[in-house]
Amino acid sequence: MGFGGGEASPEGIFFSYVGGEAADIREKLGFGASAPSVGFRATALEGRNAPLPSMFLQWYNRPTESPAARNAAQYRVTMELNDLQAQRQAKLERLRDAGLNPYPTRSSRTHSIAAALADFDALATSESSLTLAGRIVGARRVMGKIAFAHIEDGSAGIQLWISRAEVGDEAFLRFRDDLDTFDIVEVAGVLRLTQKGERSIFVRSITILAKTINPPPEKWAGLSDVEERHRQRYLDLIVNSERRDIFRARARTISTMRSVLDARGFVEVETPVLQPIYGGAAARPFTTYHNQLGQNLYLRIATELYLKRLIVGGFPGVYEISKNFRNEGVDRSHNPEFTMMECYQAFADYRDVMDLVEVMLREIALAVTGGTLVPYQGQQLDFGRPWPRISMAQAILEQTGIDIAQIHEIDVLHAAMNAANLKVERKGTWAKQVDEIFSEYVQPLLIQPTFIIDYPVELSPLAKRKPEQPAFTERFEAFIVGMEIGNAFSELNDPFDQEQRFLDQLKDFAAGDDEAHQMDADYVNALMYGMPPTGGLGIGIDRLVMVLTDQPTIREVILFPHMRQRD
RNA sequence: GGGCCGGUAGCUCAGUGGUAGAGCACCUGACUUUUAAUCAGAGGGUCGUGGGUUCGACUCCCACCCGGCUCACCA
Repeated sequence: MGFGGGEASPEGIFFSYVGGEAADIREKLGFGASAPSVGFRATALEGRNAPLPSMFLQWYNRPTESPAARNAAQYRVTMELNDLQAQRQAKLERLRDAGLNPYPTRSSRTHSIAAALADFDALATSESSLTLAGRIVGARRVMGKIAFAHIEDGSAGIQLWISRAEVGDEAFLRFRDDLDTFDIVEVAGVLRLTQKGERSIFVRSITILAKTINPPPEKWAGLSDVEERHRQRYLDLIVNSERRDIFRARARTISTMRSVLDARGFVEVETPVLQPIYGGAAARPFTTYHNQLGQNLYLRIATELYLKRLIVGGFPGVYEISKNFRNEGVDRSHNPEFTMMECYQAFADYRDVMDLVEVMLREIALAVTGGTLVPYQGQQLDFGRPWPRISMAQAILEQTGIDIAQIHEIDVLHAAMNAANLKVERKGTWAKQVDEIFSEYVQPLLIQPTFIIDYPVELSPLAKRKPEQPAFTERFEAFIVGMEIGNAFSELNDPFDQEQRFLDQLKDFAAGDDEAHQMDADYVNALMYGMPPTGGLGIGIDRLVMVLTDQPTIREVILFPHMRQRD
């Protein structure tokens, strides 16, 4: 088995199937030159971005002399299926030889496995014929005249009970010799309990629906390599079927969030992913380019400024569940693209938003886990009670003895830090130093759902000042297990203050802070038309799902997390 | 980017300078109630890549590639 011939060129990969050479390859593999044609026919796979079979990639990526030599040379295909794949390929050809289509166009199943099991007793008693379909999972246990296996269809699994006397020699031997674990089959039969009492389908006939070429991972250890699990998520989902529950929980998290917001009159909207000016967060963006417009565009880092324009426009409340993109590090709680829900409510402030968060997360916890006590990595999180609301200054005072509400000079702060023997990196400005102390001494301790409120104004260029304490803002962040899950504030609606904040950010940017906020003149213009007092909120969906599904890393709750590209 | 750990059969992993190993998977045979079926047998490897030391390298040295964890920045 293999590809007939191929050529790699600077423009891409061109590949075609050549029958004569394939016959040679078949012979080399012991199939005989007269064996039927091969199963993979790659025709004109063009461009490096085209989806390519993995064995082709292995072939293409094998070590060569140099890129120039690779481009210049005409390669004969030497990549072969590995033994296990070749064996399955041979079985596929045997099925074809027997006149069976290994990839028929349709299934004629009558029940999902879950439906059959739900009605098992009645269907078994009546000996009703039914047809089930699914993937063969786990070991096939084939004895001389009887065989057992399990199939799984996404709704549930059931045991196949195959008697040689019942299905006949030909079908029994075909099951034994030509079908494999992971093949997708359809079985007709009746429901029946085995002697061991397991609910099974006593098979009358069996039909292949899809022949599998790739073998399953090892039976016990399974697919345990973390990288392979993420790269081949499809395989992870097959083998570790409980993993599907994580993504069902993710879907339920989002749908519950929607229903909470919808019920409160928020309107779901969509705003641009491609933005000429990025904003709404402190982060480095991804940059792209529009050819016709001749314009740089940025992938959004947040939806905030567009959503608030819509509050100016008269919506009483809006929300968007968006993919955001931040060109920054990748770790246990960061993926370059991530999902955030942002919502804005007119005539509300950050206290109202805290109430909303408590209600929303309680409902989500109930919907996803069935309760408000949620286990996470050996700890128990309580979503059933009001969250503590602690000011940042108070939290820092409690953990370090330093009162940032009384210290506004960076030098004095540094002196206090030395006196208190704080082991944190020294920062150049008071606000960044406060943030650093908080991150180091407070944040890791915030295990239970907690609101930290009233952030320094320099760290919050879009939040309204506290009237009685103008150096701080009406802002809160929601923390769970030491992770920031949410960020919210009473939105700044004074256009002149907003303009000045942007100007201050520009100074930071000029001073080398490449995460500083951009000037968005149109946003200031919108505020000049008047925005009502507004409470806004952002919630990191991925992190929330991590917490609710007890997962240690963000990659476990993202179906296709970003992975470094393999050369 | 820094630090630590790793890359050996399809999978999970042993192997401290002297012929490349195990379990599982797969293949062949036996077997009419299995649940990781069992029993017997066979096949399967450029030991991540390149260079060096050596009579001899999976093993020691150097460089590189790839991955994981971790630190720093960010949600």
